[in-house]
Amino acid sequence: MLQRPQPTLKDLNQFSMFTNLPENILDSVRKQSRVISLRRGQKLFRQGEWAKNSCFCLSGQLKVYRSTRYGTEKIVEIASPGDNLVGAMLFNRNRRYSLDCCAIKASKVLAIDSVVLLDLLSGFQPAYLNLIEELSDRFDALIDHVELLSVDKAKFRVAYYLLEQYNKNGQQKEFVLDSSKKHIASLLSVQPETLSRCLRSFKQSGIADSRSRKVWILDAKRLENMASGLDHAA
Amino acid sequence: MLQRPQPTLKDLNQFSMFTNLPENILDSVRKQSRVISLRRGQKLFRQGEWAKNSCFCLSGQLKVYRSTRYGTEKIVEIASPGDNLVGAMLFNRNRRYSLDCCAIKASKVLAIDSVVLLDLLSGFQPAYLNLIEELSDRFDALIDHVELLSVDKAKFRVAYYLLEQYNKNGQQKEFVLDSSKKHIASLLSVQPETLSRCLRSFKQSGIADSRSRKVWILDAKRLENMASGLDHAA
DNA sequence: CGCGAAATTGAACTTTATCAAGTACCGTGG
DNA sequence: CCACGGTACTTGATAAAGTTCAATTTCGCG
Repeated sequence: MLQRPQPTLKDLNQFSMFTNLPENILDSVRKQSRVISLRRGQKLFRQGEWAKNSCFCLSGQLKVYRSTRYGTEKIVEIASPGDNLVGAMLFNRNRRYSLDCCAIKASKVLAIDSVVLLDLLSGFQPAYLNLIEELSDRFDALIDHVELLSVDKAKFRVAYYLLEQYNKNGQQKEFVLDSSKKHIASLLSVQPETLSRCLRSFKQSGIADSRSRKVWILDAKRLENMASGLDHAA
Repeated sequence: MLQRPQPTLKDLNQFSMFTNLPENILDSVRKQSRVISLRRGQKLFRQGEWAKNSCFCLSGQLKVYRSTRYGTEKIVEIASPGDNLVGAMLFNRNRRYSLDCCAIKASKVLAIDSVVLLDLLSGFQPAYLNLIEELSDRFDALIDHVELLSVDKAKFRVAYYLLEQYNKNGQQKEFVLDSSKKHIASLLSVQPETLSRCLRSFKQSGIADSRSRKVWILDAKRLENMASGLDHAA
């Protein structure tokens, strides 16, 4: 893990947690942080390890996942630049990571001692609220994910994912998936084969076309209906 | 919603969040709280509503759940006395409940304005850490639940649940389920029929017997193996 | 250009959901 | 306290859906 001493202010500014901070606090955070460089396939942390740092993705891509009792791998987050790493924001002393994290691509990660971070933020009320907001958002996102997994229709899950990506890309009809289908499948808790078949089904019914990582949304309305559970057809 | 003005100190003491607080803070919390009484079937809060209060179960039983896009109901927590209500601990200003909450039995709930609570706790470092600890535990529990749902074997889920209850009851061979099988099924995201069949299967293979809400653990070792994904047999 | 991983496709198999019917249970009101 | 009625639970049969296995094609990176 090669280390670059400190991130830039621009690095920090992409995270909502650090917006609207007074310059002196932001600079303290910057000085106490360090940048960790990871090669593709390199692990950042493991489940059960002592969770010293809070971590944020600066570049590249990482998967945060649980190694299940069954020996399989369940991805909880595919983190891209600007995302903070799920499960790597633990602000108490006896805590251990409940997930594994591994670089999918060569990546740079901002790491800062959680106790130090908490200390830096706690003096400034808005920063404190940013943190709370962040944790709440995480929680809500997880609840949404639980709902997704509880609805046992693969097509629904895939439609939901496509719609999410569609909206994330400013509702452009054409966009590019930012991760491999294997990883997306794990995120949605379906088999890669099932994901493939769902995409083909969407193609055949004129909802969305896809080729390699490129996706064309053909009928956003129907996609929405499908993601809302209204459209049960293929 | 009948209201009793204030909870007792004993009411507060059963929640880990309020342990080790100086008497004056504890008393402030007590004075700012109120007790809400709910009849069976009465709703405490709804998804989307303005999340003013943090809530804690004093007596009875409540379900915290998501009404899914499919019109079904996915229970996230069955809260018993001593449990704080999932999704009802939101400490920021623009937050809304992401879940529904409804009393399964006649219940009493401690409610306190989240902003007031945060204010009362923030002055005292250990209390603050209690809160953080609580939120972290919630997060971890949800991650565990996500893993549970990602492993698509109903028997595994049921074994996991039974083991959890077994340990919760001090590993007594005989114990009583504290909620209806319909609700347990929803918690595990399986159909009631499937839960019923899993229990029958455990009975036939001598792992655990059950009759109405009573459960007898016959072979804890095998139950553990099953919950660890080692034992794939019935 | 070629290797290895990712993705697709087909077929058989498992598993669970769904539907339907009957039974047991429990809270409510008489 | 009992009878009633609705709900929970169980059980069986059926069907839908996804997983698994195997084979092939495509893609992406060195």
